[in-house]
Amino acid sequence: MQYHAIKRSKLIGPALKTTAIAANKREAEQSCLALLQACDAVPKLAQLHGHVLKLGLRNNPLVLTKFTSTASDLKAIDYASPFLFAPDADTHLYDSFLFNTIIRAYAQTSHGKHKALCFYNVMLEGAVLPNKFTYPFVLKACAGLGDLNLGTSVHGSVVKFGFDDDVHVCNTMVHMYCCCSGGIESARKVFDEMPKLDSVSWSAMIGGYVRVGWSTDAVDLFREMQMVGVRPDEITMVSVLSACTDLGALELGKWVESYIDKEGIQKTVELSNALIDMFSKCGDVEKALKLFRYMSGRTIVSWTSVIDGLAMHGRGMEAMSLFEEMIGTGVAPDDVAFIGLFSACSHSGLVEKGKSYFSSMVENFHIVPKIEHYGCMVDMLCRAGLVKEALEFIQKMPIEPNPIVLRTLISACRAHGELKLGESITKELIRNEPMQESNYVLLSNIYAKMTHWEKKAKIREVMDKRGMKKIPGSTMIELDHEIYEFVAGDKSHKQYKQIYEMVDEMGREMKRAGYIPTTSEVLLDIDEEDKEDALNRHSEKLAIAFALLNTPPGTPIRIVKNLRVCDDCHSATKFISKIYNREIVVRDRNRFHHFKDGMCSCRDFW
DNA sequence: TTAGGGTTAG
Repeated sequence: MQYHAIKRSKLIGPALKTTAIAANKREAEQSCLALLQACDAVPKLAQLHGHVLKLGLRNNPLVLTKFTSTASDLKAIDYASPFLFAPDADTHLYDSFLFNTIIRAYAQTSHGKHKALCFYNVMLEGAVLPNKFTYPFVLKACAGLGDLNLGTSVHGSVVKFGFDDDVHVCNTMVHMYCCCSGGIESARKVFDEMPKLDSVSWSAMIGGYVRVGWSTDAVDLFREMQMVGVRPDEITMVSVLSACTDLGALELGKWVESYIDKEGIQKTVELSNALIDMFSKCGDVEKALKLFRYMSGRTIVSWTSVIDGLAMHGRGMEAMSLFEEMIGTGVAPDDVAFIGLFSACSHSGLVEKGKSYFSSMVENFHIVPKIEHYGCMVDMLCRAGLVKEALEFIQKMPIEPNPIVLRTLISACRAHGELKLGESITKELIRNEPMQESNYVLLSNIYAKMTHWEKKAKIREVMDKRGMKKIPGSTMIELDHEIYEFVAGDKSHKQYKQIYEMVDEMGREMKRAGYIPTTSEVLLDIDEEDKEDALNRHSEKLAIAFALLNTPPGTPIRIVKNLRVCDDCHSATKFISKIYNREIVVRDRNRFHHFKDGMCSCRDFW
């Protein structure tokens, strides 16, 4: 009976004395189990460890199992595993449950995925049979590592041991393949071969498509799910909303919101966060703010999503005041929230504010800046045209700049005429990263601006020789719940003749209004007239022409560009907004541009 | 006595 008292009091010290004088092994074992049940901190576990050894319970399976699960609950598995696998341990006593506990504990940690798999191997070598609970943990570890070969071999074992008909195991397998680079096809194969699919299976596959950026496939699969009559839940809807966010499909997103309401799907905090993120990234930041204001139980993710949304729309001052409000309500900013805040400063030209927040992050919030934070600062300085200061900042950073940071600096060099500097940094970058195509594109762009056509042509040769290609720019537009995608010079659309006539008309009208084509944007060595022609075939202009043809006069036009919008399209869109009296909302890779009456909300910071 | 899918940034 004294053990119940131990459980209640949680006083390990006095209880240990009782245990030490236990009359026999059975009593000692019971006492230890009760103590472990009561243990709620790692130091106490350390104390108990000593007593387990002292009492000769070193190889007692019950005690070991309890010890392991306690360590797992206390996230102290690193402390427990040497004890379990010490040279004098009787590992032949260990059963599946014990191994599952260890594997689960390691699979849950960020650093222990490899160890989880090591223990899985120890399990197999020790002839302990894995059971249906083992594989979800093992597959989770594989998913975390993103190692396709490893995942494929575990898949083999799943089949060998006959767990490939278990829906839990198969769902985790779909998820695992989705997390491995190049595994999406295998995920789909597992998914297609499953005897029965539940909402988790569909969510895993839809989420997987979103993860790899196949958002239209994700939406199609969601439609298929509805057709076969599996009821989606709030988790499914989070993934579907992510797909809308990725596509910039506001109309579809709105439909998803009404579907959630109509079906009575529970609006969890995570689902509300996904809705906020969708609205702010699809251009309706007001709606995002409204949802944010009405939601209960906001988390740091809710705040960050809405701050980020404001940042993308160039509403830096509002983003800052929301950040202050967040701190005021007692939510501590994390490293991600600071990235949103810095991007707000960056996109609104608030350099001094950004610098002071950077100091505050380190001094007041004790967040160690990561490369992403340094990257934001470099971006901020570069956008403001302070290229030299950005260079000095990089030289003073305590960590090595990564290629992303260097590419930011190089783009700024090109934009602000520091061509020699840009050239030398890019050459250095190419030496370190010879197979990264974007480095060659940068150098090629710099040579184009320097009008060094021969050097530029040479770069193209090298790229062709190594089989590298430039990522084609594309622009998406949503019309009547359909998504249309245009690439430069696209002729695949059935209206293409009308679209090109419209583009030509737009060009004539713009010139009349004073537009001068930014021909230095064109990366080909061709004469000026052809350059203008190439600019007019940019995917942004095709999508805008398509919208002008197919939407009523005066209605807003929303387009989504996969890369950063080019200087010429930016300038042209200002003219188009005025000439055709249209509000044009462009989402590019970095941010939103609201064009109205010949002006852009970004005030040319982008 | 143990199991599966989801949200912010880069």
